[in-house]
Amino acid sequence: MERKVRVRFAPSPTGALHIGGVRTALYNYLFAKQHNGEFIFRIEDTDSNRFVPGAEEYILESFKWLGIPFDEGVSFGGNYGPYRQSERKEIYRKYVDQLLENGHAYIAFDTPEQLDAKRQEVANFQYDASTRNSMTNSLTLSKEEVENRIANGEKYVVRAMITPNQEIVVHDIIRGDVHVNSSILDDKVLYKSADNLPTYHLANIVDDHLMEISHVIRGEEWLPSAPLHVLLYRFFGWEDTMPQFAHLSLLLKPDGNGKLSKRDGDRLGFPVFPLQWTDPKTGEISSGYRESGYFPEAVINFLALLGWNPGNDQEIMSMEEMIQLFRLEKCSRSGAKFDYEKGKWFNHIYLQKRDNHNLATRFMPTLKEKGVECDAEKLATIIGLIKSRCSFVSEFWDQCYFYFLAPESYDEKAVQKRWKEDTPNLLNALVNYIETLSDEEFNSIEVSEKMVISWCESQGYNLGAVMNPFRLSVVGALKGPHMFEITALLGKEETLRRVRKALETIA
RNA sequence: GGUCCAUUCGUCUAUCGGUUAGGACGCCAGAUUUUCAUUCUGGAAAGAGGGGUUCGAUUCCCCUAUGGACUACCA
Repeated sequence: MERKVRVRFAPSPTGALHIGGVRTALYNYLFAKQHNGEFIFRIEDTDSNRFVPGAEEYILESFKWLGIPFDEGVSFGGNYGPYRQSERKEIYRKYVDQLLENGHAYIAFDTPEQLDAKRQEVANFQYDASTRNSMTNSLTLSKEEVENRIANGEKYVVRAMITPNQEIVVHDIIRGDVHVNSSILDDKVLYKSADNLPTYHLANIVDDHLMEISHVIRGEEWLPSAPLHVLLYRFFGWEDTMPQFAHLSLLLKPDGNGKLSKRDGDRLGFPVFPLQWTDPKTGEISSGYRESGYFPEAVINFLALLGWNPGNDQEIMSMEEMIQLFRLEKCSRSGAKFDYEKGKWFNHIYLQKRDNHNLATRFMPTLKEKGVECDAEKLATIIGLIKSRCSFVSEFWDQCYFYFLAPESYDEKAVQKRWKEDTPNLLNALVNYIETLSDEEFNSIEVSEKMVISWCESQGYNLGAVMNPFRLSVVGALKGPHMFEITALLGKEETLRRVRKALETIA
């Protein structure tokens, strides 16, 4: 019988959501939806010291923007709650006691200071079968002594008791079987004295079991501790329902080596967070994809292909398509360098797909800022003419300002190149000809283009000698869409005004 | 140091023993265009090294090298 697919994304609320975390969540989501499963949002806040206010809300808002909905979890509800680990204290205590009772864990009194000292003293010290008998714990102390110490309020941790020299196999969907000898594992702390909370390892296994998680899809950084997790399932007797593991390769720095960090974004000038984030402690602001003008679907598409591909050449995919095509087996085993340039390209593609009216709405604030009035319909038309040359809405203004503002100056190099001795004569002739056109003729792109060009030919004028200075006069530079796509929208009066002004200014 | 994971164009990647090693981003060139872009066409660009296995290895195995992750009372 196939088990119901239930996967989770379980971040720690220690700050903004890293883009690598977004990818992990995305893969979980794609996998869940493909299998008609459930996607659960759990908060792993068992480290009270690292808690950052606002982080949870930030993460939630990020997924909302990205268009990745959860079925269950913190703020979504569900039958397996609470979904915040800090609210599950009692649950963990019970399972820790179970481990203690059946001898898979023991109590240790060694303080962090003592352990530090030990590590100074012994190179590569590891708390394990080879050393636990020389430490202060329930294995070396008498039962009474242990009870006394606890009664006296002495702090203690609970450690897993790892039997050495056992072969542990982690079945990984992406990597195959990973074999590890248990001797290299240490007696990991499962329950902390500092805040009376379990560590990640314990909480993770208990929650995944209780929440009936079927697949654990997480970052590669967890692979080394996966053998411990397998052992814990065994200790609890839950091996038959143990989730299947899939460890995802990491997102790497674009240049050099190492995994992608927030610093790389600052250094190279690109966001590593979905949304802008303000560190509540330092007030430091980190840019976000949303604020940088990215479309969520572009970010998703880009991220999806960093470490996965459908096995063919298809690159542009909707969420629906990705849900159909996604395969954990097709995830790459090696890390992917973060190629920001390609991210821009994805945004370019999705910008082209966007409806012009939608883009107009996004562009309106910029227009207001520039003090320009324009109705939405006309703006959408203009955007339709210029968007092919843009990757971001923020690039619109530079490509279309001349539809609203007459040039104040003229590109010098262009003047030098295109403004010849007889240019004033040609432009004056053009002005005179345009005067003879009706508004109706002029405002039609096709008609005005046809008429002006044939006029040029009939006069024996070189087209370039007329059109280039014409453009220079109207735009202020040699750039922009087709000339008549500009002038038709500007209208005859404004066009002529600009040409006359150029004639005065340049000549 | 130890353990584990990885290694195809600059980058993301395809290839499930036999291919002129394919695509995309970026780059370069040409075409189109009255301009700049867009677009189109073309180009340069890769199997880390060494051993095996095999009629034949990018593909399977081993070693080396390189890179990465982990090695906390953090996740």
